[in-house]
Amino acid sequence: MKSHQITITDIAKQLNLSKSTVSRVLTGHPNVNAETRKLILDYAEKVDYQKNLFATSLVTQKSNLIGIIVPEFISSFFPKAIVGAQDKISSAGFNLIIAQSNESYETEVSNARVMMANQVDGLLVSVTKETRNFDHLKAFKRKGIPIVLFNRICEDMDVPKVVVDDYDGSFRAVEHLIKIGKKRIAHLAGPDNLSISRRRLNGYYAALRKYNIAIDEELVISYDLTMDKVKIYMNHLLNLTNPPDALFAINDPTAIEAIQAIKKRGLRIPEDIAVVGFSNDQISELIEPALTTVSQPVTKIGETAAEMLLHLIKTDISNWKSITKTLSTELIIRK
Amino acid sequence: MKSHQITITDIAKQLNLSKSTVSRVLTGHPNVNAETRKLILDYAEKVDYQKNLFATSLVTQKSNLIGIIVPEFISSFFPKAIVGAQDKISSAGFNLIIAQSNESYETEVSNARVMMANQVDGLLVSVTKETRNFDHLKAFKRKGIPIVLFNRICEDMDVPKVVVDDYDGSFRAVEHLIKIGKKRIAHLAGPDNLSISRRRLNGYYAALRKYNIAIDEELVISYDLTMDKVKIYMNHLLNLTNPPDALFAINDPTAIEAIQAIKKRGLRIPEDIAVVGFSNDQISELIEPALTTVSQPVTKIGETAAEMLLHLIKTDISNWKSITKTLSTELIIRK
DNA sequence: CCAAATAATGGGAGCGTTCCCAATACTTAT
DNA sequence: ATAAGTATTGGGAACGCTCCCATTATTTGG
Repeated sequence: MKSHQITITDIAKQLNLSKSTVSRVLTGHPNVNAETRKLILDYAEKVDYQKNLFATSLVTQKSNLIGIIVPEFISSFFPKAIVGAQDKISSAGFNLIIAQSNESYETEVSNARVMMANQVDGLLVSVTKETRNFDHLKAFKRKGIPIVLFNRICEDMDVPKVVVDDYDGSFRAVEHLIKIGKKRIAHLAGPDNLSISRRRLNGYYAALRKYNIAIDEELVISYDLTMDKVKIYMNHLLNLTNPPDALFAINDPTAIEAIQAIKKRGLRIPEDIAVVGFSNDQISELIEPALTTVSQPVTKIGETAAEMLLHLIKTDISNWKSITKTLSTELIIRK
Repeated sequence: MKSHQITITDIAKQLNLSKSTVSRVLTGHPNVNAETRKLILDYAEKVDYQKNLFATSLVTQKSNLIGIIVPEFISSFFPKAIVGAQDKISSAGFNLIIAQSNESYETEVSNARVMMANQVDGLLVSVTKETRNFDHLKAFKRKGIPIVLFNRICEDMDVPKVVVDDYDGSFRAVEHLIKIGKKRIAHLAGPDNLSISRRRLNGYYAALRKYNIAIDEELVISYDLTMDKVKIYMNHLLNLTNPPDALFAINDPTAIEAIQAIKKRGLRIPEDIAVVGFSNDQISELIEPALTTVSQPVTKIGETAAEMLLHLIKTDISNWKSITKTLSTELIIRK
């Protein structure tokens, strides 16, 4: 009753050949007679032979697996990026294993351990908002396993990265607010351990400077991206003696929360206070009023990261250059 | 320069023990002296020993991997379900590998092949809207690999399944519309190869029957869930000589598309035409007007499916009962 | 027609584990 | 003190595959 999987040895025995020969044709080795090849291929097909990947990996020391670790699945960003990556990865003949760290540093470390244990041939990662220590990622580089960071990156890790031009996107978003006549532009920023928050913040400053608007630190609040805090900060901003007439939010979810808070106070958007987000989540065009935002080529980010990784896997790793690929953003003007 | 991974043999040699003993402690076998155990454990820790899972899998014939195949990542449903499943699965000491079929039958089949090749110990799947043939899934059952279907299921496959009570949710949604005084309730249904569409459709019929409202087949349209078609159907419905005064949509994205179409024609919601969705996507409370919908315990679905699967993996598989677990829904009344 | 090259196949070690069985050391009851 | 455990450790086959090396069969040039 034992449903013993068909092995290479079974085939060899059956066809009166050696397992070397069978292995050769099954791995596409050239030195084998055309007839023999066909014979083996046909038979393998007939008995629905499935190669045992563990055995293969054990000897080749390659898993044919690529790992990806993302902080969350809830917003549309990472799922979309994954779709992009998945696409490139599958067509290169690799399999993708996905893990989500749930914005927890602990979980991220444990995910990394799993990836290591599964001996992924390469790793794609976007870190959590808590991550300040990168040893668990550096370990991959140390072991010669290619790794590329995307979106949420660690700037001083010497590995390839792909990001969008946060600085520029942010600059243009704020510039837009200025051009429609806003003078006191607040910024709900992300935690400053995330490079992404820093870059967006800098874009914000730069735009203000360019148009000679005094920077008022009172209007800049960085927070930990826990959505339920937005309301508090927003109320704080609106209670200022000199409240803002515009808000640039680090991302769309933040902007949307802010909009709810603003509406609740009976203020009009954009007349009383204009709001601009960042990321062009699907939701941003559906809410009322439709949100002006900076759109990022999300799928493309995933694709690019995957391409870079695949390239690294194929190439000699010894001379990694820590290239950073920056994709550009687009300002989508709505209300 | 060779960064040879530390093996069990290395440890054995180093400590002057046999690899059997080392293996024993590393797999938590009892029969080993406490001192020796500590010695080995400490040393393993010190040299950062990582067990080679391929070798283990090769001999034990278990991968410690659980696979999950979902049709898409874009809506929030599957990501949330995955989070639930992931949770249970990791804490049971398994790893999860995720694949998305992109609503393509072909891809689903190929995903299944990958899962098979990776010898997952169990499989969770929600099929695409195209899937009508289930041989690729039945193959798992045949090989004795536990499989549980969730959400998008195949009713006549003899495996455990977890679904929500679509019939009841749908019944209550339509009942709500009737109670607020609507008489001509349209239904944008899903393709009828999906059991989920059929169940929701039946709930719709049942509610109408209970309140003695004549069923008008003209008001029921099933479509393939391609969002851009919603507008067309919606316009068609509104152009009827006797147009509907309410719409029950198969899911929230459909409802939201419909709302856009309705708004574009200058009709008021819910006065002219009321709309109810299904799934309580985050977006449904943010749009204007907030959408009344049927909420499903999404994370719970993932958790339940995972629990059932884990149970199957532990248990003797020979006497599978094809239990179907039905979780209940809740009507969320908004506008 | 034979040596030498080429083509096709076979043999077998090794990848890192697990786990059964045997060997050894140490107790305990008679 | 001796037989008969019990606790602990070691030996080694097996998992299914890849790949180097050796062997055999076939062809080619001189």
